[in-house]
Amino acid sequence: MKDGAPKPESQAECAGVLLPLPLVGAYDYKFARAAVRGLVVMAPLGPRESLGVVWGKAEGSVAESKLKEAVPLEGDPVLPAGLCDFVDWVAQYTLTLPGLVLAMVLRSRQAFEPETPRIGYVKGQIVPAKMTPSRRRVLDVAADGLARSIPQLAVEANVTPGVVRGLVDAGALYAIELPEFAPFTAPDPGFTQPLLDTEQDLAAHLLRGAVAGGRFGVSLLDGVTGSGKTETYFEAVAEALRAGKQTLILLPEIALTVQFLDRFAARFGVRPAEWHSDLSQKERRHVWRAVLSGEARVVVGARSALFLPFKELGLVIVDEEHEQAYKQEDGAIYHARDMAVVRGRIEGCPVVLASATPSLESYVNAKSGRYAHLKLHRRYGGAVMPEVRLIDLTRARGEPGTFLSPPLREALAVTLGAGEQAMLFLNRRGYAPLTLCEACGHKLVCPNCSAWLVEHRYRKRLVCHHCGYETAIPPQCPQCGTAGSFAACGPGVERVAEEFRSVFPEARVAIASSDTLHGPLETQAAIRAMSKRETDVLIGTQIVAKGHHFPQLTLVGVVDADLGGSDGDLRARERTFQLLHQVAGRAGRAEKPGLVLMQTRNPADAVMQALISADRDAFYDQETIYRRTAHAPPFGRLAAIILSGHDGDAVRTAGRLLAKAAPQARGVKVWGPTPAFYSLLRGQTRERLLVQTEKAIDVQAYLRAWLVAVKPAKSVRLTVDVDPVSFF
DNA sequence: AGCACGCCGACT
DNA sequence: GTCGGCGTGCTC
Repeated sequence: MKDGAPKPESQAECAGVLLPLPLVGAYDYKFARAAVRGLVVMAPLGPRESLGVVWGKAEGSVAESKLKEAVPLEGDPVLPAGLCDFVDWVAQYTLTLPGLVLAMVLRSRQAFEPETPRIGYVKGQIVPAKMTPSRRRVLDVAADGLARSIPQLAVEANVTPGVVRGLVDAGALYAIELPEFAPFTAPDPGFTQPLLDTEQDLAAHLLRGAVAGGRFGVSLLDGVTGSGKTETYFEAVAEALRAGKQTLILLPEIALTVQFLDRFAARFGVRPAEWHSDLSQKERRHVWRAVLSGEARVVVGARSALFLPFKELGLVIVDEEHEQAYKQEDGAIYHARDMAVVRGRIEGCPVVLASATPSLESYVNAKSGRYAHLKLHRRYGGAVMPEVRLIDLTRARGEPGTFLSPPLREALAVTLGAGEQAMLFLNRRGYAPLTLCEACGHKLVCPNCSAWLVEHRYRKRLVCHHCGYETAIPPQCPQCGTAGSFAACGPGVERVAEEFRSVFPEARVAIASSDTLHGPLETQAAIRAMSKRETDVLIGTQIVAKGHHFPQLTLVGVVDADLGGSDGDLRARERTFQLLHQVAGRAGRAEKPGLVLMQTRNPADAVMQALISADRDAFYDQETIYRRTAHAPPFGRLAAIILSGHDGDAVRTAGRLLAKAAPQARGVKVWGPTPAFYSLLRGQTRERLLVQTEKAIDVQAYLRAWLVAVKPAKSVRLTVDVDPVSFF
């Protein structure tokens, strides 16, 4: 062939390109040059173009003459090989279409587009004609004159971005151009020298060794609340920095990151890069590119940070590894803690799981020697563990309709009398979880969900906590028409506060729940008020359970320690233990000893006994035996299949057909279909099947073989949840 | 995910 | 008679 002759068609390279879309596999495209796996391209797709990533060889089912040409992006960007392998692994493990997993990697859609100027918004002089509470909050946030992006304002004011845009349109906020992002500065491992006690120092030494070794391995950093786990694993981060490797630190929720970032900066001189859902598009682009280029050395993030394009990952840390927030429940369903271990294995780097109350899975792995078990027994600075006592509600109960028992009231009186602070914990928002008609027994339920409507007396509304449905409290029973017949059943934080105020009218009370605290700023303000002793008693839900240090807080009362329940869900007991342990850890953080009182109807229960004896491992060992006997995880495997849709009959029919089609296999049991715990959720009917297998069985292979053979009606959605943790 | 095609109610 | 509702299907 002569030089310069046009290349015949057949010499064009072909390759499979994965698109970030819910497609069954990679699509074949032509290329002008050879294309390597990971190469990011623009691929024509029907009438438009899509971002895509070269995934492998052409699959060949579409005739070569029909293939369109994909073009590499400017500068031939390539995703790190480990990330591509990770995407494949997650897709096959969770039975998610690979394209959807890739979509999580390419979450910053603008990552490859040229930078455009950043716009911030500041408060102007114009007052909008219509003033709503949401608009008020936005303007209050903007009152300091600082420029913020729309998502930033929305988050801080706890409103939707639409509200902010409305204010921009009304002229109450105006746009200004912001300077470009400053590049990330590398954290300095020698910025400060940590003060570690001997136990921490030993753990830090082992973690440093693991990082320096540069091989995959998992360590469970198992330390009591306040034992300095963070300071200890920071030494592993320092080692990774010295070795020129990147670090990923996963946190269960972003609410905690402000304190965390400050601690990080105190140790390393600068804040790390952050990654979470509240970043603006521009921030996302900046962080994503900085991770790929290696400019960002340490990233702190929520679970989605697992899918960032690290090119030289040397350490993964999962803080509070037992937290359920690590389980992603919508879209691709995955457990970030487990996937973090997988990413570490693929990248060949150590993984550190940190917790005061590890998940049973991690505990078992540590006990069996699969994970290194690093224990921190002592609280930092000599603080002592609080004393935990149970109040047996079957004996010590107050008047009907009251929820603070005489012993708890007495302890509150003593604490307040001594000028100290107390906290009451109840994991239930609103006034009462159930409202019923005393005349006919009718229960007020959500029209979209099979859940009770929760009365919020402060707002004078009935609210569904699952779909957000709200209604005024009806003047009469919708069933029998009797007026004034409603009775509130059971307590929520508002009701406990009401009772507390009637007993202690002088005390300064604050309610902390997602209904009373709008956004992180108000939460911080409530925490500050408590720290500055402007509040005597904080009555709160989960949001007060973790992370905050109140030196004068000496009494914690748990209003209903049995709330977690113990039936149905195999992890309910473990979760109850973890939550109550965490709540108890709020008491007596400084030199003053703390007291924790837990009201329970089952004082003999192992969870309660573990809490008072401070013998955590006895409880874990018992749970281990229970799970092993039941062939439950981690001694067996579970997967759930959820069918949902608006057509209830179609969903139930699909469930029956699916169950009938389940292949027989040794070591595999299929349960159901049964209506899901909330069988109606947001107007959708839900049925669940549960697959339980022995440990050695390949659940994914079993599920795939089963599901290819079944085609449910088009109106029915089928979701697979491998390793389910919640039974909704 | 987009964006088409495709069949049933209120409008110039 | 059309404009448009969003159900179903396809994109290498």
